[in-house]
Amino acid sequence: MLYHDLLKKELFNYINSEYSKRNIKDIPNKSSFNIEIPTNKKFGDLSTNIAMVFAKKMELSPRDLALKLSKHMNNKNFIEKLEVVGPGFLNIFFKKSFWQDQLKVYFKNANSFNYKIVKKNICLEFVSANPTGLMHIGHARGAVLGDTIASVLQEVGHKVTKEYYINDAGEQIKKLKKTIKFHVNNKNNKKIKTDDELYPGEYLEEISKKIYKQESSELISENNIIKFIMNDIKKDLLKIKIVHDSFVSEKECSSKKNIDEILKKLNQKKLTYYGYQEKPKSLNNESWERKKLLLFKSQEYGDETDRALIKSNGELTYFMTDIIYHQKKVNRKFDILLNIWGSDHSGYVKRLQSALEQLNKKANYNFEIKLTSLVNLLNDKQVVKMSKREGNYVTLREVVEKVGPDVLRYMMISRSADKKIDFDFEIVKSKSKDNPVFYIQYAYARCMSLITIYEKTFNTSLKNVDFQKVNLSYLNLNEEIIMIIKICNFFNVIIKAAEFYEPHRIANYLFDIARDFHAYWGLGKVDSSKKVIMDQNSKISLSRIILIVSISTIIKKGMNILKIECPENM
RNA sequence: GGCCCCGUAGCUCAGCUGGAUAGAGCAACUGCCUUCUAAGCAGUAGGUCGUACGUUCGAAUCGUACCGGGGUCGCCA
Repeated sequence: MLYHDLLKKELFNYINSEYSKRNIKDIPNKSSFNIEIPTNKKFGDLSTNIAMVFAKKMELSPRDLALKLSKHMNNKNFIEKLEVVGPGFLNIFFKKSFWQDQLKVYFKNANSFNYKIVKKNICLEFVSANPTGLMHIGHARGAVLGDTIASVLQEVGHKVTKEYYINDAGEQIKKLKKTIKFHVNNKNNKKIKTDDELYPGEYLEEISKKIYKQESSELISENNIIKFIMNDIKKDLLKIKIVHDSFVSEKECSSKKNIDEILKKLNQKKLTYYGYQEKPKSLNNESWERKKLLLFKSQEYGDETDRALIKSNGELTYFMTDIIYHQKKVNRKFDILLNIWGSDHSGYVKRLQSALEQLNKKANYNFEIKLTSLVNLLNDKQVVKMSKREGNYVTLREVVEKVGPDVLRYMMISRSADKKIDFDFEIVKSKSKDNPVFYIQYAYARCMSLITIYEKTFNTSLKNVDFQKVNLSYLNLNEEIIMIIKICNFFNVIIKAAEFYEPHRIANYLFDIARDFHAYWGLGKVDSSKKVIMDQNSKISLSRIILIVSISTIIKKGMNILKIECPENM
């Protein structure tokens, strides 16, 4: 067992038995205490706050409980030393042989770690960019984040359906069609006036030419236009390694049958009424008219106002089609519905969640929405101004061509979703520590180089070595032990990243392990007895190269989850 | 104005969901290439964690209020 599970089990069992000895009715919670890797070495190899968490219930002082735990653990043969410090920390120092063994345990688990989680069936909806043009850099964030979350969730064993909801209905599609028609009719390339009635930009102009070549102008169908654009979107997504499992069309989703079904349900539960809305604040009093609409009583569930379900012209609102779509998801028996949305939709979260909640009061599923902040493109330290209105936004396509998929992917997930990202072309293109992707890849390439040199020097192949049988007692430098501790913590990082939908934890972890590795490498520059490969000592070299192999597998696996390449030499 | 998010070193960000002396990377200064990839390493310096109360053994982390920045408030999507 890797140390985290081992310690948790050992310590927790003790608490459990003490609870029953003392007839404490509460059931202690295993996840309420931590096992940490302290930054300060004097606090031990590992440290736990367990005593401070459970002492109160046991009517002990934290220090007393820590002392009891310390006594309990002290007879374990892998313990070097235990210390109770401060308010009640239990600091644990292990024998080096324990860590050497742990490295072997890592190798046993490396390809088949049991994450011990309850497997869920998850529908992860992301991107869902409107098919009215190419994706821009802002879409890239949600796209990469969603895709990487899917990857992490799959790694720990969940079943994930990656879904794209195509908004192929409503006003914007009418506008799209109008725009295409306009271009087709004005094929002699006159200067185009930017008109609120039409979408700007060259892209749609080109699309219309392509469509025109294939069919006569009367035959341009909505479906065809959308197919064209969706094709381009899919191509762009593929370039950053994103492939959805499922595409759901808004138009198909809002069939008459589905509409009637939802309306019936909504009415049965008395969630709707015909009424009027206040004039929206964002509109000036120009052309607004008070009209009777079918409304959802979202005010009762914390919304500012009731929301329209059916427009005055009889068409469905986006809200209504979204209810239908999400209700279908519920019916498809997913355990978790997870959506990745841009933060500009934050005001919409409550509405949709309460609608679904009211429709499925006893249902057994979670509906979660993860919001992502904006992305600023920086050029010469200046924010590149983008305006969709004028059609001068930077497309995802252009960015990928400039920086490649790896850097783009890393940048988009390396920080938490609720912080805005400044995407600086200068830094992103640099090949130095400025750019964490290169730094991590470089660590991997150096590992691979060491492995090659090792095999040459000792004229052997590591494939023929049984790591479980190697004597690893030469791994006793502090730097080596620290790396082993971190290596054995890798799976916990993945579990947390999956639990909180936060792949940036993996990115940061990889950077951290790469830094430790580069530092380790640097030791050999100063002190040749700390080189990984020492021609005259095959035993030390073998121990060390196995550590290097473990690091390389970690980086490889981590980068695989993030879908970032790891070249063997650079 | 209402709601949501953010505020940690000069800059960009971590901080393992309440723990010990708050950590990295840039940028600045100092060293290290006849020696496993210098796309690198080692070191120095840099902080009232926006402010103020509160919750408790203990707060960057939780709560409230305020300040500053961003987003959003349609029968658009």
